[in-house]
Amino acid sequence: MMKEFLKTKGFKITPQRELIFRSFFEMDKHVSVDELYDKVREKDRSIGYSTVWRNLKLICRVGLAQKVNMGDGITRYDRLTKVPHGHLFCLNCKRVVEFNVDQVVGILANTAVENKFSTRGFKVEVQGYCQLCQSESEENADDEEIH
Amino acid sequence: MMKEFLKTKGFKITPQRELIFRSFFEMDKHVSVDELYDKVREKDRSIGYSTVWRNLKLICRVGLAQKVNMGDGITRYDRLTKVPHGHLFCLNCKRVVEFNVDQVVGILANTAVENKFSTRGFKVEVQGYCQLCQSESEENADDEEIH
DNA sequence: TTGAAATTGATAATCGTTTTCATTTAGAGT
DNA sequence: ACTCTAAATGAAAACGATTATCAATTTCAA
Repeated sequence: MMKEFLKTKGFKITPQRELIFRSFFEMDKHVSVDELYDKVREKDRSIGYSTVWRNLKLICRVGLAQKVNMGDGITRYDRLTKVPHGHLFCLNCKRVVEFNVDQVVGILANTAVENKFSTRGFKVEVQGYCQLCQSESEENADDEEIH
Repeated sequence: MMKEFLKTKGFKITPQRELIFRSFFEMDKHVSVDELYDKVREKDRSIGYSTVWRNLKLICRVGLAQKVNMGDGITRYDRLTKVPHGHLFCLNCKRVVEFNVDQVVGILANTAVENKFSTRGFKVEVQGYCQLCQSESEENADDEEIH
């Protein structure tokens, strides 16, 4: 269980920490600090921003999530699942849809080996507009980080 | 030619702009504002940071480059080539190696269609350590944005 | 040559992230 | 249960990169 897991790693259990961890796992799979902060504040208005930020960092340190940058300048924290996955990112509504990347990762792993790279992770993203947002697609195209 | 190209788009040619554009295309394929600023200042110490930044933005606007975020908080500008490509990014020395993604893009394009996504771009990155940096690989792993 | 519009450079504002620091708290050892 | 030390907290400030503001200058079409 979560508490024991943290304790064995030498971290202390605090009410704030419990709430933050719990909230994180209740939320959408890709949250920003602000989003989590808001969620947490609904339950406890005394929790500070730094505490949320630090615990998000801790969640990453213990391997339960990882930072992702979709290119809009906001760091999101992606809950770690056993299966790697890619992201379909809607440039308009910022929503994320995950997809399987088994095949792609296979190819990439080979590429890395060919280049004598010691791989630490993959990032596979498709940026575009989801079905609902396909109207505003022409605006601000230059500002977006597309690849 | 570059000048005519800009003029037809309604942009004016200034000495600063010429120098910034020229420098950008002489440099490494993935530069940050700071790197380009330094380079430009070697030739003309009177050019301001904002001018470099604005022209980099212009380079993107006319479709000659695009922003990339490798996860280290620094925006780089990637010269646009006709062929899409992926990035092998060394988490230690920050160097970028490009690789062909024809096969991968094919798969991703299908995935997008399946999800009714109107695709604007792909981002395919492998993060790890290049052959030269494969020692420091254990440190700060948590802080890095890996996927 | 002239005038409107664009560009420039310096500076300040902004935004997200991270650090600092004084205070409080958890929890291991007694 | 009590104590003590290290860790955690919250408020605020520092930070670093990016973007906006503004007065002065420059481009270039008419």
